[in-house]
Amino acid sequence: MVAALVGDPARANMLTALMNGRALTASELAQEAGITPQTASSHLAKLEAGGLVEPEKQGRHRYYRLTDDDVAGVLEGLAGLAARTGHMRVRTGPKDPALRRARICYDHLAGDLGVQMLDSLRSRNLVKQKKQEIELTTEGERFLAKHLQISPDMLSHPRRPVCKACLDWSERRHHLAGTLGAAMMQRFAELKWAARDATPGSRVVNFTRTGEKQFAALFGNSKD
Amino acid sequence: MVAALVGDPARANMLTALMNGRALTASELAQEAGITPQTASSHLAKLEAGGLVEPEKQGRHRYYRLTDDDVAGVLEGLAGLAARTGHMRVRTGPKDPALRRARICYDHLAGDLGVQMLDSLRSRNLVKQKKQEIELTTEGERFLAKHLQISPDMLSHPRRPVCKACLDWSERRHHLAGTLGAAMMQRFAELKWAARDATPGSRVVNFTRTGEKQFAALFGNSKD
DNA sequence: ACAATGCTTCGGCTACCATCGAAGCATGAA
DNA sequence: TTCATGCTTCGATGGTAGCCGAAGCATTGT
Repeated sequence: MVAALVGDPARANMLTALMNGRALTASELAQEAGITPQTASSHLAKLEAGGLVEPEKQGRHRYYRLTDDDVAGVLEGLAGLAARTGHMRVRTGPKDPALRRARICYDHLAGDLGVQMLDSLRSRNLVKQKKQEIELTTEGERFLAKHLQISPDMLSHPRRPVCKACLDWSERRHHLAGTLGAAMMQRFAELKWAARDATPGSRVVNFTRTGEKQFAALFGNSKD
Repeated sequence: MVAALVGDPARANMLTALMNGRALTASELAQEAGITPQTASSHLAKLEAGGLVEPEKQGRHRYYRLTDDDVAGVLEGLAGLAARTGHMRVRTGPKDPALRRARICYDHLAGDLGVQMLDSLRSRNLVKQKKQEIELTTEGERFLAKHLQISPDMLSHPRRPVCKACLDWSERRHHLAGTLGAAMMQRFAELKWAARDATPGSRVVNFTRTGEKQFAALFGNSKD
C-alpha cells in the first residue's frame, strides 16, 4: 500500500524534503529524517519499490528524486488534507541561500550559477549534452580559448572525462563537472571572479562584484 | 499524519468501502474490513480525528461517510499510484475465507464466486461491459430464461438499472449488481443452491454441495 | 596498492499499534 | 421496567516494522 509508505514519519520527512523537485543523496535524506544511514537506506529501498522515488547513481552518491509530478501531486493532496486538520508537518526550512547560489561540488561550480552556466553553454551549442554525457564542440573549444584561456590539452586526464553532467544539489538540474568544470572553476578563482568561503569546511563560493559581472556577461541569461 | 491513517489495511478497506459516496454504519464498515466492532470503533475514531470521515448519528446507528470530495480525490490519487506499480493491496481482506468466497453485497452475490460469475457471463457474450455499465445481450436473456427462469420483465425497475458493475472489495474486480444481480441471487436461494449464513448480520453466503456443482456448471471456469 | 567515503545488508532489539475479549453506555423495542 | 441492539472504552496480547551497531560492497582519491 502506497499510503503506508508515506505514513511512516521518517519516510514522510524524506518525501517532504524532495517535494521541491530537487534530488538529494541518501545521506542527506537520512539527515533530513533524523535517522542513521542504514535506516534511511531501508526506507529508500521501500520508497523505490513503491515507485515513489527514483535513484540516480552519481559517483559514490545516490541521488533520489520523486518519480514524477503525479507523486508530487498526491503528496500535495495529502499535505492539504493534513493542513486543514491543523496537523501540519513542520518542515525544516531551506538552508543557506548563499549555498544555493554558488558552491563547490568536489572541484567545480555548483548551485544556481553552476546550472545557469551549463544552460548557457548548451543553448549556444558550445557543448552537446545527451543524458549524462556531455561533449565539447569545436565552437566550445574556441569559446574557452578566447574568453578563459583554456586549451583542450589542459583538459586531458587518464581516467576522468572532460565533461560530465553532475546533478545539482540545490537546483534539480545538471551542472558541469569533469576536468572542464574543474578548470573553469579554477580559472574563475585565478581571475579573482570568485573564491571559496574562508570558513573551514564551507562549500560556499563567493563571487566578487566584477566577477559576478563578467560571469553574467559570459553565461548570463535574459532574466538577469 | 494523514497517510498513516490510510496506510493501515483495515482503515484502507473502510475508506474504500466509502468511496462510492454512501454512508455506512460502523458495523458494516467493520464487516467490510473483516475486523471486530471494537477494533473498527478505534479505527473510526482515528479517521474522524484525522478529518477523513464524518459521523452521523441516527438512532442506534452511527453512519460514517467520507468528509468531502477532496478526501475521495486524494484516495483516488493514492489508488492510482498503487495501481501503476502493481502494488495493489494484497495482504488485506476479511479473515474469514468464507466471506471472501461468497457473500452478500447489498442484495447480490459478491466475493470470488461473484466475480467469477460476471467473468463467465462476459466471456460468453451474455452481457457486454463497458466500464461501469453492463448490458444484457439477447443471448443473455435466452440464457437466463432457460437456466434460471428469469424473464426480462422481472428485472425492470423505475430507478435501478438492470445491470451494474460493482467493485468487489476482496477481489478488486467487478461483480454483477443491479436488478439482475439481485434476481440471480434470489433465484440461487430459491433453488436451494445457496443461503445466507444463519448468523445474524453475517454477509457470508453458504453454497450447498449441489448448489456449488450447478453454479460451477453454469459459471465455472477452466481452473475448477 | 591502501585508505576514505557513501551506501547497503545483516542481526538483534525495542516500541508501537492493531487486534480481540470483556465490560460499560446509549438508544430503541417489548 | 426489562431486554436487545449498536457502539464505545478498557486491558492485555502479539506481530510487525522501525531502528541501530557491525560488517560488507562499491566507488573514489592518494
